[in-house]
Amino acid sequence: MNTTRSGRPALTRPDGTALRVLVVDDDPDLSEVLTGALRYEGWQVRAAADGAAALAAARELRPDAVVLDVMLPDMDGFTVLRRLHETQPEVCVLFLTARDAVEDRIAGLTAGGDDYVTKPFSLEEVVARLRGLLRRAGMARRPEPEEDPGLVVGDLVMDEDAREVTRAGELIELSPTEFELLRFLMRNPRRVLSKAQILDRVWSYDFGGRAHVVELYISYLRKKIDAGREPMIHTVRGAGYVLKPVTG
Amino acid sequence: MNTTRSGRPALTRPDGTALRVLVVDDDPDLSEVLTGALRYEGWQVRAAADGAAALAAARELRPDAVVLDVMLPDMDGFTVLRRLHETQPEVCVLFLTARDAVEDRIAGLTAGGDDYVTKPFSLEEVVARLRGLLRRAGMARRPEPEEDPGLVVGDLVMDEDAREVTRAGELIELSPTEFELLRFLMRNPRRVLSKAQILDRVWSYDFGGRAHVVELYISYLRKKIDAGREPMIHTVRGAGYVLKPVTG
DNA sequence: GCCCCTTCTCAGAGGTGCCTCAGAGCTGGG
DNA sequence: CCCAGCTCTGAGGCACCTCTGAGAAGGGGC
Repeated sequence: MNTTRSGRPALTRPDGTALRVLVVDDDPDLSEVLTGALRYEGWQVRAAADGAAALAAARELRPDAVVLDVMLPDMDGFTVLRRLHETQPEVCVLFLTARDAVEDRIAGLTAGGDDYVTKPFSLEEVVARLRGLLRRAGMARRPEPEEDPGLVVGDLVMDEDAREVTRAGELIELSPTEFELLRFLMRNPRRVLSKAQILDRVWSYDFGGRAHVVELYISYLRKKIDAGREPMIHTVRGAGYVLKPVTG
Repeated sequence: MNTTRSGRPALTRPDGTALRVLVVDDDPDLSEVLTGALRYEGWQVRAAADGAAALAAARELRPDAVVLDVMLPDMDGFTVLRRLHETQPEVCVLFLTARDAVEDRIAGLTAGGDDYVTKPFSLEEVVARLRGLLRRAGMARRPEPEEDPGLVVGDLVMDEDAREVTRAGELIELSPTEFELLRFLMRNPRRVLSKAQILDRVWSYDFGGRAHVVELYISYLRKKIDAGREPMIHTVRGAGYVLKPVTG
């Protein structure tokens, strides 16, 4: 079975091979980070730095999805999208855009089921949105062909579409950051995650703050998830945190 | 089963295969948006930029419906329609036209069961009309052969043809925009919809306004639908809005 | 047992998102 | 021509969310 670098089972194409993703951004640092994060998901990733290179790479790679910066040195992201769709109408696109930029134009052109995130974003958000896109487009299937249960760890259940979390059937209200943090934990159960790792994945890449916020948000999550119950979030002193089912 | 990108079951042809739609418009941006939105419905879509290309594509695709701009660079939309009907009399046509244009001529020519929308339109409206056309023409069937319940979420019921909405049997009067917004919510129950998504789908593609109007209309809807009752419309701070039946 | 370092918790400042109200512009009907 | 309904803008205000700082609590090494 195709697996991620982290050992989790990967989201794959219907035929079981790795999903193919093309990353298009002219900032080499950002491109590097994105490429790494997506490879970590077990996907086959390729990068391009401008529109022309993107179209060329797309012809060769025939990607399932494209992560596409709106501002490219040679051409508009929308032009890239249109040209892409001419030859590969099935491809999904996730736009990257500055917050106060041409957000309305983006809005208009993503109506077809594509999506966008505004910079600065967290890697967890990009990955989540990309997974959502691919899942809805029917391009991806879960490794187990049976019913997709969503994210489940013990009696803790997360419905990403409804943005709902329940423990033992009881609804738990979470703030956006709490939700992202829990999603990251639930996608890596029984695995110790360092504060640095959490900071990298859940907080925006330009976040300058210190690891103290992670401790703080872990404590928030504990209050909401572990309050009066057998704890699922455990501290591993000097290493990080781990989420485990109660009888694990 | 054939499903939409959003995960909803798709409206299909009687034999269960995907409905085939041809989009004919010379504005590449608009064509792109329409194509995406219809694909999102789970349909097989193809685009053409002028009348000649449309006729050629129609011969090949043999579409169930055509979305047809009245003003094309090479020939009149009506001419396209006439030629289309020569070879494919069964095809449905949804005209796209400017508001103050030849509206009466359209009206005359759509008496045969075709329909039209005036620019600028919302995608929700185009999709709804196309679905209506196909359903009435007997070219589509609901995925479940049993009774078509229409749009129902909890005790909230929408009759799209009569443009009537009831909650707990009580009739609720809605303005056009309120109706469109509620329809979009009801077609995506238990799913958090961002303000940008809502803006894309419910407002016209050329609407430049801010997402603030969405908040405003949500508040209107709440007053009419949730007033004095268990609320069904919920705000998910930082994410969007979600419509849920009262008991879960 | 003592000390040091890590982690946890609390309280509060500042920012932001969202809701609501009031009103202007527009349109269509009487 | 006036009135009614609809749509959108702008401003005000509240509530929540996020992060900072400081002190308390706890674990491990010596």
